[in-house]
Amino acid sequence: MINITLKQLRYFEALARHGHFGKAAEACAISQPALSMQIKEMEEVLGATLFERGGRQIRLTHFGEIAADRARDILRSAEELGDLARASRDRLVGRLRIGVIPTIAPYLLPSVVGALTKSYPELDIHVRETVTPKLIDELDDGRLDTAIVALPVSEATLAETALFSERFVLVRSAREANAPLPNADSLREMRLLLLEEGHCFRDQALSFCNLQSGPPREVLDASSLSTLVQMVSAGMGVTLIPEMAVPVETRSASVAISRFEAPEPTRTIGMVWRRRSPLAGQLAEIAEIVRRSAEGLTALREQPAIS
Amino acid sequence: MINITLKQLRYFEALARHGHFGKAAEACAISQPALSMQIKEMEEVLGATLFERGGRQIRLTHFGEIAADRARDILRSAEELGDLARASRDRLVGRLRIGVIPTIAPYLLPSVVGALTKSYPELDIHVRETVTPKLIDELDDGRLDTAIVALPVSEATLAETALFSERFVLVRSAREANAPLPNADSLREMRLLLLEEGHCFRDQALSFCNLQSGPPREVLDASSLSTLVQMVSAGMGVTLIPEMAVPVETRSASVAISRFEAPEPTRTIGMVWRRRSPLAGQLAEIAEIVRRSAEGLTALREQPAIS
DNA sequence: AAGTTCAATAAGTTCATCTTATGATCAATA
DNA sequence: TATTGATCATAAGATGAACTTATTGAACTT
Repeated sequence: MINITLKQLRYFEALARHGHFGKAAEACAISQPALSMQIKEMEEVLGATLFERGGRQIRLTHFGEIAADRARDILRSAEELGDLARASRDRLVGRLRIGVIPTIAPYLLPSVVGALTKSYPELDIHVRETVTPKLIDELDDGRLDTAIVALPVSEATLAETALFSERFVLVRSAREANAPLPNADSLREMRLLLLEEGHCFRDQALSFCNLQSGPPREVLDASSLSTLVQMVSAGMGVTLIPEMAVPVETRSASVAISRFEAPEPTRTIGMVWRRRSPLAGQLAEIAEIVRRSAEGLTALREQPAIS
Repeated sequence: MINITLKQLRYFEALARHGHFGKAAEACAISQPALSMQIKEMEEVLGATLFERGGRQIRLTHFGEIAADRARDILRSAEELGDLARASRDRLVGRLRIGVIPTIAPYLLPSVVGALTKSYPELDIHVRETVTPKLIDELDDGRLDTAIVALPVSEATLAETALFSERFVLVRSAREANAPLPNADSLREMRLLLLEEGHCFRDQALSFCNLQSGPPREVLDASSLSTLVQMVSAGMGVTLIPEMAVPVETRSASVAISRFEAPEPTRTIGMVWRRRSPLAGQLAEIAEIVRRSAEGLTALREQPAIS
């Protein structure tokens, strides 16, 4: 291992440029002997002469010229490391890997990504959409910087902040639009369509039903809210969806949306990240941006409740 | 100016690789606190976090990954600087800029360049052919590494070593081949063709004539020995050429070559270089190679002297 | 031959870096 | 829940590298 120092390279570069020990030393803000010694040291370590010392002037040897080029390369590269650091601390920059659960992603992301790129133009946003357990794993491994999931997560290593809470609404086929609103009990008697295993929304919907009484009579699993709504539209049953999904999912389906009577089922969506993440401070900022983006979306859902 | 050190980069790289302070410290042959401190110092200087310190494991931040890449770049580049140095000191390598006077170059260079590339395959030989004063200037400026000229040069800054000495021979037109050999005196009466001003060979030839008596009656200048011989062949006069030029220059000309009687005119050809040149040692080796190449050429000229 | 310029050397001081020892934090386990 | 083990941070003292000023030495100039 060669044991030259960046300091030596700096001195060397200065000497190569000035061709004069005194001037180079002055440029480096050190004394002439200090520079002489470091150059000598460098020549000894390299085992090669860098300068040809003539009485009046010094000149780079051929190897010295090669070395000077290389030294400039190295010094520039080191400077750039400093630049990179500065860029990454002044404002959020580089990559932000954000995980979102599937029952939020399609409705929240468009406005969130827009708001983020507006606030942090140099941010390279990577999105991962999958179920909560995987998101938490990836967060723990450092494969994600943050995740938007339903709270609570209750991992000691993770910080969490609430973003908003959203209601669940009932989706029935259009011809049942005027039928009486079922309560949790009567939902059990209907054909309830739910997301497949793994989705937290499935558990949340089920827990609402089970809150009052046993499990529903029959359950059919789908892999997305979109599919669920299409199934409902085809008369295969009823389902629950988060209110935020309503505008998108009911646009092309003939279904009726109904809010439940109090106590309405809701869930809290929040953002989580590793407590120790150096991005922690900036993630709190980002949470605020997400919160404001979501406000726009939740304002949208003020449709009259079917009571 | 960013004040990180290569040492810090080495420690950082080790830590990035091992993901463990203790192991990285061991790999660097230092104590764990020493490594901790240097990493901390580096983070402070850069103003950015490099590692996310979890209780059980540490992980590079995003910036840390970028920095690690950059650090590896820099370290590799520094290692290569050492390699370059090693390569350049083990054997002569790279560029050798060699100057040769015009009355030697065409006859000596073919065998010398061949011998040099055989001995130093990685040597990149640059040849400069011009008159002695220019060669000496360029040598002094560092634009040449060495020069082959007629001795003595007598520059205090330059080292010189004799390579060989060569006779001057008389060139007459073929039909004068059997005429009596002129002595220096009678040369003055003939039309003597010489090289133009500036060539040392001109001065050497003149000094031979003047040695015994005044300047020659008439002088015509040519710019190369080849031209001189062609002029002689055309019956325009006589000339002197160095013996080494005979095989090449008389091949296609109908001229007669005659050696002078003792004391024969000769000159000593030698090699010169800056005393302080770091190549000094290797230039002495090169001189030896040139010497041996020239031996082949001087053996060639053992033609019977016309007495 | 004397003076000037410039780099190398010498001697002493300062400051950075290392070491050992200890403390703090977190995770795993009884 | 307290304990233990692992891991990194901190503290304090020791070492050594790098710097300073002063001086010498060599080469070029006048």
